Amino acid sequence: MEYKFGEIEKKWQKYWDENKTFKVEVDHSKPKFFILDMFPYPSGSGLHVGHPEGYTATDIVGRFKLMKGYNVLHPMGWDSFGLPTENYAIKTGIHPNIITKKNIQVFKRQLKSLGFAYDWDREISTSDKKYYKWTQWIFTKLYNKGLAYEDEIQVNWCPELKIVMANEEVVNGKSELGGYTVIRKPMKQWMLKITEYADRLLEDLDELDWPDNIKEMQRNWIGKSEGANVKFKIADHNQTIDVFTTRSDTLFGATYMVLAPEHELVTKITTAENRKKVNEYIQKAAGKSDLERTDLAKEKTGVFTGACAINPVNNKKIPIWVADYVLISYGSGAIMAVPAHDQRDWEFARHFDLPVIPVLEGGDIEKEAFVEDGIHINSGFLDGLGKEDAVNKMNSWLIENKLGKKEINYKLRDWVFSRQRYWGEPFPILKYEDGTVRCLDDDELPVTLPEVEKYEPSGTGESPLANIDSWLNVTDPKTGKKARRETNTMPQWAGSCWYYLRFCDPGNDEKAWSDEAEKYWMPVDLYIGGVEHAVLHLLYARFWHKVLYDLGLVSTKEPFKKLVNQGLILGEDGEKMSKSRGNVINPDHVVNNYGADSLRLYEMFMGPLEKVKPWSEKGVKGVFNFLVRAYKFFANPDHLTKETEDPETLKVLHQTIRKVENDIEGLRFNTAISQMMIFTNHCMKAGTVTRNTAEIFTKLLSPFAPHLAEELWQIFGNRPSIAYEEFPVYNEEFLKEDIFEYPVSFNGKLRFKIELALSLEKEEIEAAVLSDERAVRWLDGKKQKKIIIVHKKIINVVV
RNA sequence: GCCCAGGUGGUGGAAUUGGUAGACACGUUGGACUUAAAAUCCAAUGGCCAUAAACGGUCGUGGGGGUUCAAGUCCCCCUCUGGGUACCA
Repeated sequence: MEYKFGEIEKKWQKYWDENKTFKVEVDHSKPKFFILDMFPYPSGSGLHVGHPEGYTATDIVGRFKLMKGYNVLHPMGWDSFGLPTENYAIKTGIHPNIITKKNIQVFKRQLKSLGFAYDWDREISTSDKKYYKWTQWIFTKLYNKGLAYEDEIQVNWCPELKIVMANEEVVNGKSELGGYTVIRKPMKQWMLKITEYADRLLEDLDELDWPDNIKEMQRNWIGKSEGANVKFKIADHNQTIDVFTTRSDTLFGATYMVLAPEHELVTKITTAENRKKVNEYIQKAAGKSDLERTDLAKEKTGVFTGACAINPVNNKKIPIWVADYVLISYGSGAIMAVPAHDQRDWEFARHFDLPVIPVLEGGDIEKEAFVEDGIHINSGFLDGLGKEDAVNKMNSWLIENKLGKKEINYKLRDWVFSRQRYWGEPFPILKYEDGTVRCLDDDELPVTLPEVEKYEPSGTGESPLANIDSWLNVTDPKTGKKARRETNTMPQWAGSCWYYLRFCDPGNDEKAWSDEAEKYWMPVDLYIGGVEHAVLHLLYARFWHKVLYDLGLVSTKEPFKKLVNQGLILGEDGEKMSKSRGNVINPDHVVNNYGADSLRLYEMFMGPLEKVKPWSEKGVKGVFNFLVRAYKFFANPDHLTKETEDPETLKVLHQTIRKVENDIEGLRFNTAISQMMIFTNHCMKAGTVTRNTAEIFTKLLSPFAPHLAEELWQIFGNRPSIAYEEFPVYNEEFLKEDIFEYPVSFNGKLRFKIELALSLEKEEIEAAVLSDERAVRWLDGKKQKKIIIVHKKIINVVV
């Protein structure tokens, strides 16, 4: 009766494959459940044990929902465009397509070896032209809606990778991938107007069943702030400077102004004697990496322009400075500085000896800026007011005097949507010689990637596509004009922005998805993935989804109803798994030694799904032992000879049904497994159980360890697949208890336990407890003040 | 700096609304089986004190205070760890 997991697992994987056990179609007679994993990037190193954590969780929920009568959509695919593949292609000269196909093969074999209940007929790959045709199609929708535009912008140029990166891909002045230095350089880029959706992306977060911290991160990223736009006249010029401020109430305390070095007015207003200094400063700022510019600890720098502005509230002249602590990309790129009540301005004023005028009472402005609420002083018509009232009054005053208006600003910026790379979706864009642009029509899609010899970027900043004349230069059949194709490609986020929609209807050649499939399957009921995508992927996908919603192409405002982030799995040494540390665990190794069911079970048993937790091979052995014991016990007919089940076993069984069901619903897989262990231990002690008991237990186990469950199910003489069986229902009858062992404590300290009938009245319990000889001892002649009796919980005697 | 999460035995972790802290598992120790080992099975296993043994006592959920009959759980202060973020006006 050996547990031959290797044979068992291969046998059932083959069975599921051949019988298409998990094939799924739209079926209006059943409620649907759409479960989604963040699909993997098929890297060259294959799966690591972090991947199956989320996948196992979704698989358990999927199999459970199936047994609960749902029509479950649980697909898998590949986020297969991406930089590492292209870099590998550059190094080896092998076509990224070939590399990708190979990597996918490895990933697929590995995933299949884990027994996930995917409908493999729905497999998609973002680098497949059948898929990216529709990514391009969505781009045309964005373009035609006016949400895509080209702009000459300061971009993050990485000389090493020869690519432009979005701000969010640059970490501390280095590229997120590879850690190369990034500098700023102006370049024409495709942009998506995600800012137009900022408010809705913010508001609709409220209705999502997402972890609060993720919602908070998105809120912070969008960074909505309400304030006022104030116009400052420039002395001896007829121009004005607009500033954005959330603290218009401190206007009387504005003692200078600051423009970002890139601000267009800087060169216009700088006086002759300051020109040299200012130009030098601008040059220096441009040469600085983001790392240097955003280093909070550094001393503030800046130069005086020689020009002055007029503070509109008191007509005082205040100097205008240039400093790189003001960012051109936020607000208007200019600020009014209130050093008494803003720490950054305070530091700057201190350094350059500029006046600091307090306009709110409180704090000690000799030491630091006072940023809290207080009563206004030195503020004319605001004197005596608190912050909120003063802001309102000032804003009304500004509007009345046509000196400003209310304004809302966002940290969120438009999305830089082009990459100078080969391995991405080409844009469906033609550029004519006269500089005009045409976005292709549906019937002209897809624009496929041409074959190239070399994958290196052109070096001028353009992608390798710029070198392929035959692809690049075309005569547009629709207009007859000569045209050049757009040589940029889309970023990796593009494909993953809508893959969940394609999963609803992956084989559709006519449309990206049918209305019927979309209406039936959407939204995604449960989305599990890593927290690293908390902001970008999830925000971009929500943005696209809202655009599609506005176009009537999808029926839900939000794509992902419930989101859960699985925690990282660390190496045995408690460090992040990495090749360099040599602590990477390959799932193949675990499958070979202990089997897929053990791997699945262990990943779930380690601890709460959301938590970061270290790997332990000993732990794998622990759950492996459990499976061996379960197999040896239940597969042996000698143990299933009981005719009528013991009440005690029935009780544990039904407790187990209840706990496993509740825990799966709550994604608490670790405690569900421990309950199944308790049950198995109980059965082994009992010696024999009924076949019915064994079958019920096997069904409970089946979402977790599906291969073993199928095997047992067959051994019991049933027809496969157990995946189609109904999930057991617990019966309250068997859970009833009539006696309870009450812990009795004196002044909150547990002293002894006493078995009492649950039917007893409080007075009877009290009498029983007090007459117990142990109680007499603990009372020690003293009189009890009162007795607290909590039904089925505890008895506490207060002495 | 700010925001978020967290700190429970030797280890991973349990503890549903405040109600028996340490479920389950790993590890360790002892025993059975074996020529022996592995595997398996059985038993013990938070610290300290006490005891021939049993019954026990006492401390204990990062630290300190508080609320409560009762606190891992609620409140206040401190501390440490992990993650995120970066001059956003």
